[in-house]
Amino acid sequence: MHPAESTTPPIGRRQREKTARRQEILRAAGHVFAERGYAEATLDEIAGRAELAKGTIYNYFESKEEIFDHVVTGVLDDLEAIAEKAVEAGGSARETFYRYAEKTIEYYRANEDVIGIIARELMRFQIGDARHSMTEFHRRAEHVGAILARPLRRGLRGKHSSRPSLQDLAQVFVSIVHHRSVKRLFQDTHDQELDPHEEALFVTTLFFEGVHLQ
Amino acid sequence: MHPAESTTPPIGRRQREKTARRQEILRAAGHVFAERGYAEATLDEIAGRAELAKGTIYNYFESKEEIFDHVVTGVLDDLEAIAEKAVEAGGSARETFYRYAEKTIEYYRANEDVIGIIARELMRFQIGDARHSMTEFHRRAEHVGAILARPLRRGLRGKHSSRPSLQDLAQVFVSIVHHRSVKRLFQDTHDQELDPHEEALFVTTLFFEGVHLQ
Amino acid sequence: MHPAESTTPPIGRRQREKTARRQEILRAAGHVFAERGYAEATLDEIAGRAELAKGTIYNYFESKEEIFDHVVTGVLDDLEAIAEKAVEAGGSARETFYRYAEKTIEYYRANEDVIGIIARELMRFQIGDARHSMTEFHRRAEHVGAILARPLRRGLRGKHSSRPSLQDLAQVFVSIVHHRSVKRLFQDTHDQELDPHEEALFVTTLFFEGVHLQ
Amino acid sequence: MHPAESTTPPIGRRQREKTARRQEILRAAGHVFAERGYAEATLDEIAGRAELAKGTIYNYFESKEEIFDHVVTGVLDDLEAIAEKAVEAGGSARETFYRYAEKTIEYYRANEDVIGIIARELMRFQIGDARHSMTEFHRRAEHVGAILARPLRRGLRGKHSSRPSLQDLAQVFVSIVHHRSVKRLFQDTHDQELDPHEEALFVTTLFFEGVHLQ
DNA sequence: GATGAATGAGGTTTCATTCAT
DNA sequence: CATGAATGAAACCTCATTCAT
Repeated sequence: MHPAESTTPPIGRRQREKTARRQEILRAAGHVFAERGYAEATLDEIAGRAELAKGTIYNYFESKEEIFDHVVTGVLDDLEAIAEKAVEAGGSARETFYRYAEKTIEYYRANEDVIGIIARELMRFQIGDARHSMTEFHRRAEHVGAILARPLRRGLRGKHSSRPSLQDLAQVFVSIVHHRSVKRLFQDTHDQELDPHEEALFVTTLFFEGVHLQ
Repeated sequence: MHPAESTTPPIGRRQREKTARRQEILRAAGHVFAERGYAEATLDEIAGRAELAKGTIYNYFESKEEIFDHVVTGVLDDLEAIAEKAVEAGGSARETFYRYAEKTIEYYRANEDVIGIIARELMRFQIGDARHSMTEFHRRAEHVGAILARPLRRGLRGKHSSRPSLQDLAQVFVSIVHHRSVKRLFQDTHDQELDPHEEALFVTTLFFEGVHLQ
Repeated sequence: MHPAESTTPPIGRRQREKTARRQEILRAAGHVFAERGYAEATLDEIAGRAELAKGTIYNYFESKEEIFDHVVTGVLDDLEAIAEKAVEAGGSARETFYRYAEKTIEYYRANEDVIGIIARELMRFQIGDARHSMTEFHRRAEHVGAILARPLRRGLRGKHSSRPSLQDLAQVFVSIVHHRSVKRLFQDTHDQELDPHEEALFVTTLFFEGVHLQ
Repeated sequence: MHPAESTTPPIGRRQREKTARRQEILRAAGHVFAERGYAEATLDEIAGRAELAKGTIYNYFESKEEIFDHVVTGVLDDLEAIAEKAVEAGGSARETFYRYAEKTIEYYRANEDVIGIIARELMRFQIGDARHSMTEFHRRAEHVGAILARPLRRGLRGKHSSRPSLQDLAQVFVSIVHHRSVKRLFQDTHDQELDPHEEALFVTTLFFEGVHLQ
């Protein structure tokens, strides 16, 4: 065995441990941000939940804000990935949208705490005068809209003019899914809620057929 | 000049001035909350914008939180009133929803700064552990949904089961209007946007007819 | 009737009204200082209890501190007067001390709230670095001691050297009376307490005879 | 130097340093409270005297009030301990009381600044409406009285009825010692004062024999 | 003289960030 | 790298005092 190896472990391990620690911190931060909100969240509590000393966190992140950004970015990445996958799976626009809706609803339910951050915090976050993350969030939402606009383009006909654009249309769908998913977070009883399949069916049907008044 | 007037000001002048000052503070606070967010907003800046000393504000409100509550409540009251009026004006559900959408969009555009608070802050606000205002906001949103559900009830037929309820359906409409209105706040160019009439027509058509894929 | 009199009332009335208002303020302040302590007492509460506007108080006193001084001075004047009267009434030192004790105890009981100020506040009061009122209080306490020392001088014999002085001795007596009187303020039950006569007898006997151990 | 010592400090060093720092803060706070009084004392000054940043103090104590409580409790503990020791040493009641007086007087002289707090502040302290510390102080004073009542019980005969109780009697003694000790704090010249032995003799003689008028 | 709104200095407390060990 | 004590800027809020009406 190379002596150097015993004192300097393979590059990979250091890196792996570092990454694991970062994930641990982000996980803890996700909980606390969701519970307290960005402003009320303290590094003390995050450190406590991550079972680390407060100072240690600064070996992995530059600031509270960077941690928040990473947490949020993680969620946005996931959501974007869900959209991408739904589109790549092919099928009609309606099938694609259904798939997107179902997977997104499931993701929201499986990650309630972190989603709470999106619902409550993100739309607000800004440092100083810059609409910093707000803009970032908007860019991401637009991106998801753009992804979902692709299948629409193929299927859509007729009267819908170019304004609002197909992307706008897709974004409305995204916002409906978001609305329906976040709604439950603030209801006392989750009893009566639909399961992801029914819920996805509902929003897809509504989006493609409207409310069908006589 | 009537001498009596100089020494004995008209009854209620004190009261009127007090009210005016309160409004002035709320107006200033609205700006600052919208710009900075609740947590980053400082009483110093609110006082500065209201051209008052910091202490003076405490002659009119008990705390920063109370100011925030008043600002938000004012907006929510307005929005509820718009829904009520749209329903009271009668006509078909579709006409009612169009009216609601148009008026709401106009209100959002006329009150961009205060609306920013609703968009960014309200969904986040919590005191201690309680989801305080969040719940209050939810209650209000549900109320608007309930108001708009009334005309739906008359016109709706057929396949829509009782779940999701008509109120849920109406709330989806509210959320779409909200989404479309808030979206512009985070776009650099407002050039391409529709006017309130077109926008209201778009959302109403979408809601009642769907996207009309072949 | 002299016209001047109707617009300019007799000097005395203005003066009398002014004095009455001052007394009213001092009375209200006495309550509040006793209840809250000097630091916690607010002019708002004093004004409220005096049924005056806060600003009005400044027509009668220069500052919160001046009000406090007047309240305290009033009590100290009373206590000094009781000592003076007890001495002037003549009789043996023991008789004089008994009279002083009885009257003082009665005064304490009749003016519990204001006495509370003496008990709690006075020994503490100071502005900035100066031991301001503390010194004043001390001067006053010494004065009462001096007054009571006079009858002692006549009756005392023998072993008591000039140090501690007779005045010191008298002050011990004053402090015992004070101690016994203030003690009740912090006891839940006033049931078992002696009446002023018995109490005065107790402290006088103790002071002149000691505890009489075998 | 032992290398181990430089990298692994002896177990408990952290703890010892923490305790030392707390003591340092309490010492500084004692000075400031004694000089300024509770209300006028500022954390800025306490921090300054402790040569710490203001925020650091909050790593050791929760609030200004907690600091105050600790300072006061320390003194009261000491005073109680003196009484206990004096009683435990045995001997006649008079001997016990003499010992208690002498030790207490010495303690007062050695701790003038902290004692100033007792003299000025404690009798006043209250939080909100509750007579908080006042009651605590009273309880403590009664406890000292109870301790000193024990030797009295053995030695006392005759005319002293059960009211006032022996404990009341002992408390009078405590109050005399207190009075005599505090008195000097407000005198300009300490020249003429008795030394602890003489002073203790004086108060003990006075308490047990009275002033011996003919 | 009476009023009460306005003022602003100053107090306690929090907490992100730094840094010596 | 980990630790957690130290830092200090900044926040909210209070209240004695002033002053225009």
